[in-house]
Amino acid sequence: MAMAQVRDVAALAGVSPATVSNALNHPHRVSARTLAKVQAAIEELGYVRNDAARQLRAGSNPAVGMIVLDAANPYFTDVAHGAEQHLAELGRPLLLGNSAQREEQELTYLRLFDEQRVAGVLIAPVGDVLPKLRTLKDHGTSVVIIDRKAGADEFSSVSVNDEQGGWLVADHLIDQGARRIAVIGGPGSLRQVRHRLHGTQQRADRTDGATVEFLDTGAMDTASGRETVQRLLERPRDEWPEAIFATNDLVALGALQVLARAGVEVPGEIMLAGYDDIEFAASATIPITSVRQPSEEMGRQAAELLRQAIEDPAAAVQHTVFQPELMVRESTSAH
Amino acid sequence: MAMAQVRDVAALAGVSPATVSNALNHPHRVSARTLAKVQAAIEELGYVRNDAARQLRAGSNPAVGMIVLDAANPYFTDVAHGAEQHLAELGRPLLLGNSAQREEQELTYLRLFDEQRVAGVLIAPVGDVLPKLRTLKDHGTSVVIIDRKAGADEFSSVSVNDEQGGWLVADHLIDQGARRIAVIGGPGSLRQVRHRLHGTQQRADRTDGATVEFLDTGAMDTASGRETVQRLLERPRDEWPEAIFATNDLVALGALQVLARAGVEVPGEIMLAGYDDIEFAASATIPITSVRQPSEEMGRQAAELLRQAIEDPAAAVQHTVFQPELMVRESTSAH
DNA sequence: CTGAAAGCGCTTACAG
DNA sequence: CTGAAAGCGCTTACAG
Repeated sequence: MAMAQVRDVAALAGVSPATVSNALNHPHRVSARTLAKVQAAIEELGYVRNDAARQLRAGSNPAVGMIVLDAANPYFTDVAHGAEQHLAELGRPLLLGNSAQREEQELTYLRLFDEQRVAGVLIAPVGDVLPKLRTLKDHGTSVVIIDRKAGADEFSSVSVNDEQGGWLVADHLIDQGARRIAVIGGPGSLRQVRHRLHGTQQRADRTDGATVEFLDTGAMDTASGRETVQRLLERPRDEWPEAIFATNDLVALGALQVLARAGVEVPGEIMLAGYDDIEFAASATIPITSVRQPSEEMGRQAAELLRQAIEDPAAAVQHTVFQPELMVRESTSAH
Repeated sequence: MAMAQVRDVAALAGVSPATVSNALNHPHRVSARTLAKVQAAIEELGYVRNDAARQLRAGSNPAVGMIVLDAANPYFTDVAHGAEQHLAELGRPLLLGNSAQREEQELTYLRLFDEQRVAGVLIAPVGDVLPKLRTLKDHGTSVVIIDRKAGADEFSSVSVNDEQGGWLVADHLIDQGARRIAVIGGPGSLRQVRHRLHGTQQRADRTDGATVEFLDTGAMDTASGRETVQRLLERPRDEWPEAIFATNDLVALGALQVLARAGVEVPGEIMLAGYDDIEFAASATIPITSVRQPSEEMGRQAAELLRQAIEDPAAAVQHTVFQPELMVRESTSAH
């Protein structure tokens, strides 16, 4: 509890508190002799700066807050990792929050970041957070949106062309002979889900007899995938889809578990595709066809756009759109 | 930038700043009428409290910092999730840091948390952080250690009996007929790795002809697992081990990828076991035998021990030790 | 290059 | 129940 303060350091070093502060924050303003004395005093007392006081006086918090949809999804840990690396280079700590696809959690973190007056926020949104993001901007916090272009006029963004991703999957499935396609994922309100579904539908519309059915899983995790496919298999055999397209790989893995347990042959009886191309999709019991997104690169780019927005809040917003890539594996191609 | 402050709220509500503060922090001290006026003013101005100022004056930060070894490992996301849930119930935000098994990163986060004067820290340590943890404690920050009992006299901890886990795996592998066992994981300095190896060795010592060889992968991820097993397979065929025990599932999944690519039969030619029992181990190409740890429960318990330590810093330290459980799957048991 | 003074935005005793 | 005053620990102009 013997918390040393600047004044203790100053006293021990035989200088003023202002000089200690300068030694800490603007070392070039201080003579080498003084700097050495101050550093020795800091060392001896084990002085650790009080961040709250520094922030209050300096009027800014260098940290960046990030909110992801699911901290347990390797796709998001990769995006976060990319962002963290770039931010570390900029000397900005990253505070990571997990909304777990819950609007309430999302708002809790946004409020926390607002109260902390962080320099910037990176967010993959669940709910309609635009009003809250505008508030943050009003308060001097820059914002970059990950995974969607909504609010396009106001905030820079990094995203992947999800409609094209859906199209690529549908094109492949139809090419493999599937006509009845079930798209599973959710909640349906999630932009990613809507766009991937839309792309699938658009491709299906081009082929006679191709139909798309959407089953809302409610969430994007393995448990939700299991439950949904469980229900699907309770239908009469001739009402099963020929292919299941899960809007992310966790849902696909859950689906695969249920299909395997039920003895359904993949891809023989039902083809299965996922999205995100997480490592575990390629390592699954039956390797899963998926859509690759440059996750780490997306995180880096989001951090870079944020850097630019922080540097010049009046600058024009920018949108980086990455292209998805289909990774074909055993779950859809019987060879 | 029209950042409203308490004084603006006070002016609009026609009360003093002190009353606004009371309305915010001790609503029961304020009349219903006043409370309503203050809340209306807060609403109208979009007032958001300045956390740095609050913390400075209040002298404490309710948040808790957590440092995990690998934010991309589902085991740690589960532990973090358990901790986050319990802390949320206590009204304490969780700040999550990822050391990525790097001592430098670990110290960076510890310094950040120290500067922020967080109420507590949960840490799964990489390096020798005891001196730094003592400093934190001196500064009034409570500490709970996850996954090890080092510093047992000074800090409460939550851990799993890793030696027993290693023993369980070895016992099973030997039972399945394996004698030459390769343990892969790393760095060897990591307590978890040492203990799991030690348990393996102890069991092997009881069986004639059973030998244990340790291969340091340097890190605990899939890439490290791949590289190590790649090198292993370059040995003459008759120098291959009969079983590989990876000290976590990510390493095991990496190992499995290389074995599959090389056409090595698992478990026929080489058995494979992992640790942590992450969901993806059970869903792998060949479902992987693993050791289950109650990850979420560990996180909750760590948060609970922290709560107690924060409440009474002078209380005796406590150690919760969970028991591991072997999950036998196809990767070690032919058919 | 160094220091005395002021003040960041809150909350906490204390008095009324 | 409410308010005037002080002060949390630092950094920022400013003067020397």
